[in-house]
Amino acid sequence: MEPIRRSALVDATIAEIGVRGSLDVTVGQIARRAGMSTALAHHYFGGKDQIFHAAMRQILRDFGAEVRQSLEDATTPHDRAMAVINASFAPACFAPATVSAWMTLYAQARTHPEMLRLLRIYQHRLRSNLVHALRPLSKNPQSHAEILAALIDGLYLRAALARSQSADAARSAVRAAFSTLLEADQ
Amino acid sequence: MEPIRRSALVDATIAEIGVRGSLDVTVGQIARRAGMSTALAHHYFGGKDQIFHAAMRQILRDFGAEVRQSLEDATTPHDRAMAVINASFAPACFAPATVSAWMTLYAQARTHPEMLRLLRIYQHRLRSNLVHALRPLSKNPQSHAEILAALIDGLYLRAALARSQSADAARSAVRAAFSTLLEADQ
DNA sequence: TTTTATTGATTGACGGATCAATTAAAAACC
DNA sequence: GGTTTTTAATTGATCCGTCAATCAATAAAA
Repeated sequence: MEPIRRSALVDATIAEIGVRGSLDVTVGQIARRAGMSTALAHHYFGGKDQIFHAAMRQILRDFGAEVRQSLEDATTPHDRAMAVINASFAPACFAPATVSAWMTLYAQARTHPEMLRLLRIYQHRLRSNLVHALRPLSKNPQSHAEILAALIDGLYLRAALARSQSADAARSAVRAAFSTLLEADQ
Repeated sequence: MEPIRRSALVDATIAEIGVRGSLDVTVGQIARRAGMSTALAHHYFGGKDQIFHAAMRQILRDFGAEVRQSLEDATTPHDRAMAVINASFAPACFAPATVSAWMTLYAQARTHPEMLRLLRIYQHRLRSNLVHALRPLSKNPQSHAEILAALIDGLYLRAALARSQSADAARSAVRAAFSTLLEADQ
């Protein structure tokens, strides 16, 4: 029972975050959506913080899976870089719950060490994926990866929140910057 | 009395956000720091939301002033671009209160229309400053400004939160990208 | 005397957490 | 196989703390 309930609670948490648009979600709402009582939610998770933490980890895990899948059929270094970029702007990344979770991750990183840890894991993974792809292409893959990673995050912010750019526009902007950086490198 | 108290409350709000690291700040804490009762805070602002809104506007106003001042002694287009970049990574932008406020602005933009409005104003201003500086330098200032703006936001995120980069490193990364973009343009 | 400034005390709502009690399943025993 | 005992699953009700907001009352100024 325990794994079933935990997984249901995590799903319900993500869904509820998406609907409400923030972490202003009560344990009651989560439990109701998962079809159980608040007491049971506490029973299996111990507390609200732990539920949220599990939900965040789930979201990062999903994103990791997206990247891995996207990398699977990439053969050339160039393809690998593109795969990472594409995964970062995949539709799943723009689901309301994902965007809200992402933003609150940033907001909570300042106060919640575990959240900061999760954020660091994401950033490290993104950079190392990019470095790996860029190594055969660039003279200083480290700094180019750093720039591309920041560009991805910055464009995602704009695309996800302000709608001044769509996901597609953001994607092609990163691609363009990517080409420019590499050409200037030669 | 009213303007004095309002300003004191706004200052106290920003300070308290900095100390707590988030918007999880009570009216009581703010009022105490400002040296008055909660009742008075409500009396002059009406409600908590309005206090926060005023604090956010103050932070954006301060940032605007920073940019303007930095632009003042910039004569060439190149200097203007640098001024905008430098202002975005000025020490004031890394004050704990500023970082926290900025992150919560992103987080709240999804649910609070006024916050989204403030964010749009910031983004629009940053882009238009950059476009203005880039027009004489670049063949397509619009898209270059878009990229630089996103790069600034992305590097700021990393420098402010993850400490994987310092402000100086972020600044020089933007500068380097700026040069690269322009060179490739020719 | 009217208006402004100010507060202590209170209200009312909300929400996280806990607990005792209930049901159901499983295990152990004879 | 049936009976008892133990363990797990589940919840309604409740407690406790917090906090935004209100209000009536007081002091001060105009």
